[in-house]
Amino acid sequence: MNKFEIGNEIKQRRKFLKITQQELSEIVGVGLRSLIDIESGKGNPTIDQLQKVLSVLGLTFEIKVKSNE
Amino acid sequence: MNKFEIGNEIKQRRKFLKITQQELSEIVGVGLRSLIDIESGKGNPTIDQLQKVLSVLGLTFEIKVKSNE
DNA sequence: GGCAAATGTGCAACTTATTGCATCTTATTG
DNA sequence: CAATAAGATGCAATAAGTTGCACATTTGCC
Repeated sequence: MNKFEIGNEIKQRRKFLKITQQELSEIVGVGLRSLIDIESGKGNPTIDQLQKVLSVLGLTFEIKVKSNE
Repeated sequence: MNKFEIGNEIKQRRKFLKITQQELSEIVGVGLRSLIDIESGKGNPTIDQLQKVLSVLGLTFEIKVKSNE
């Protein structure tokens, strides 16, 4: 799962919850600019940033042993 | 899954592969200091940093909808 | 089409992560 | 116990992420 896929997951989830980037950025406490970069896969956020966004969206991430894709 | 748990997963996997932090840092191309911080949960690495480490260790991460824990 | 909201971009200031080095504390092994 | 390797910490310089602002582009709705 790369940064673009991560961004897409977040964008999909946000749209599912019917909130705008601006609203989400305010709720999460992350700058709008950063959120935009995260969703579009252009940024390289820290884990804290990512976790805050995922948490508010009701998402979480897990580490797994890579199986034959 | 928080930063400490992430660090532990990485440390466990590294030990399973029987390599030292220094060896892993050289293989991954990440500074030893950063790797130490990641494993101990003290750092706040970027996704790129984390991805590089996970990739070399044969690990991957997925985003999921949070279910009732 | 036209308007308004939402999303994306360039830039600069500010904050924070990354890295290497020296040093210290813990294992580990003979 | 002694010696060596592995792991951890403080610090300073460098590299990179974060943010807000102004402005451009796209999207959605009437």
